[in-house]
Amino acid sequence: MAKGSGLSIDSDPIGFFLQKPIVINSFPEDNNNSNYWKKLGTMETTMNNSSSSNNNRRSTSTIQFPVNLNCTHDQDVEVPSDDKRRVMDEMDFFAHKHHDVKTTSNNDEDDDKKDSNGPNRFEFNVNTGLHLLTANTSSDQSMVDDGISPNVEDKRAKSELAVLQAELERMKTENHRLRDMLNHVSTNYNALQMHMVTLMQDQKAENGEEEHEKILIDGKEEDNKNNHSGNNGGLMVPRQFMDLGLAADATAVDAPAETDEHSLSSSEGKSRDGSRSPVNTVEVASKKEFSRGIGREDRLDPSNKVPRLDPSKNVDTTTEATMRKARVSVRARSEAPMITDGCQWRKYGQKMAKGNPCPRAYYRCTMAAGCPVRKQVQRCAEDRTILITTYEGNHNHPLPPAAMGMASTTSSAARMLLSGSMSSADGIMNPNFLTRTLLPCSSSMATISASAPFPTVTLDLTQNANPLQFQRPPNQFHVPFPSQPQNFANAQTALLPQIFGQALYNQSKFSGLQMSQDAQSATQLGQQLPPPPMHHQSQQSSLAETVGAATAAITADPNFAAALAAAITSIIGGAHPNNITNSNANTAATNGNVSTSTSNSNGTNKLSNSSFQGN
DNA sequence: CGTATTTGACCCGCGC
DNA sequence: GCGCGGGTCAAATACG
Repeated sequence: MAKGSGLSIDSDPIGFFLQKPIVINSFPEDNNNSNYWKKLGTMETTMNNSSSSNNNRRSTSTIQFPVNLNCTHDQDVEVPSDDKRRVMDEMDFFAHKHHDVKTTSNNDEDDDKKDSNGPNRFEFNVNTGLHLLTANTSSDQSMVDDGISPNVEDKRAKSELAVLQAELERMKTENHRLRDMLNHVSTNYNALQMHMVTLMQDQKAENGEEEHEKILIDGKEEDNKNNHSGNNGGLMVPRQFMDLGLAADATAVDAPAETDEHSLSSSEGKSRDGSRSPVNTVEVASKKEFSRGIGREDRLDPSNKVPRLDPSKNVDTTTEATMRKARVSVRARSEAPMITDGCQWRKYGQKMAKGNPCPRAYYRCTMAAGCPVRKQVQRCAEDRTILITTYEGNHNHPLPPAAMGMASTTSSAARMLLSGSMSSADGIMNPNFLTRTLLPCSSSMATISASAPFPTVTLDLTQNANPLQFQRPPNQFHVPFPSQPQNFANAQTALLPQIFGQALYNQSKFSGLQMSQDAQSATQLGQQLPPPPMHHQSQQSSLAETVGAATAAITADPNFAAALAAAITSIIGGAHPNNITNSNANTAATNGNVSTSTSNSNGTNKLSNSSFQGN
């Protein structure tokens, strides 16, 4: 951890930095940013109960914030050695750069002295912290002899400690508050999405009767046959299928394992009729694969021959038929074998796919027994730095906030896909429309595949035109976290879903509400999501603010923070955020990195890495 | 020793 | 009917 942190480990004569997780303070200018960091780190810790190796790796790469709030009053009290270490870390947390900001009240002169004293400020601070901590204890100071005058430094360090500890207390409170806020936002988000689905269903009930019946005619025989159910004779006889709905939405409530197994089976296999429109493909695929799935289920577990329908679920059958085939593919640059999206996955297979020398790995969600969600991970044949992750299915269990982002993304994308296909007269989505409205910031970020076996939304996070500049040039990742590529992947796929999810969600709303509604609606949607403040949010916060918090966490540069916030807000609000530039990102990198500010040329890497790696 | 991963076998749908 | 390719299973293996 300390290794490569850029912190001056050499100045740590007793090796404390090597014994405790180091605190990385990337926000020399904004205390609230540190709060966000801490908050996110805590959230990660809370959620990271994964036992999978991947998540274990993620865990090891988690930015830890060993804030020792118990040390608040200890600067004048003898403290155990462990507490000393924590204090050391805390000192380190704010030592770099931050120093002259944090301790301006009593340190201007000291800073001048230090600047003229040979050792760089950082090293000086580190040593000072060590020295003073030892001095503050009742034990003698001999264990660390850095040649600094104990009296002056002692006083100064006490002041520093007082400031820092007060700040830590405040951060703790803020952390709790933000965490609660995040949970609240997540809950509201899910509720809103469910509401949106309901609206879409109502809309389609009015407009889609013909299509609906057509699909029923096409698929009802086999569907009914395979459902082993007499309950699905009507339009409102949904099944717990493998749609891409929200993880925690209501469709999962009554999803027992058997149902989920069915659902997953229904999504297996493929339709090779790529020439057909998505809707038609769905029809065919639904029938065939549903049949196949049932067959496999029956073979594997005869007990599954129970009705797979939940009459209580008032989901449009057409929607189900489409969404259960929908897939969301995420393209992201990552050197890690798999992106971390907050869920726990277990690999259950690997195959060589035709036309790609890279094997395709198959994972299933293991966060809950019987969760039908699958994902495929495969490197792009053309550019093996690109990792293509394809999600399908609907979680049947609550998800941690970390996983909510991706789930929301896939859900929203799938629903958007559905909405587009459903509202299209000819059943063929207009990619231009979708990409334009889905992510107005970049037409290259989201594409709809009409030729794929399944309706697929592809979110391309690899494009240079990416408004958030998440592309990661290799070898520019100097933040000293272990498993850097993994971190990058984690961050990249953790942060973006929050953004995309909201954007897609809004888009879904647009589609569900029919785009005939004037642009004012879209504007209002955007206005529902106030620009993410960089400091204290109101309780009216939305996901945009969550993103804003993340934004704040990833950069200390106020300019970049503002720009990024504006961009995110624009994305959510449907505006055109073109104000995010690479230079901004780099600015953030330069200003935000504790240790490698001069060498780090890409802020987005560190940005995504450090801020959301835990997600 | 329990859990996760690997990997060959198998199933299924599709095209010829 | 056969072969191909995608997808999954499950025994074997690796790992902590």
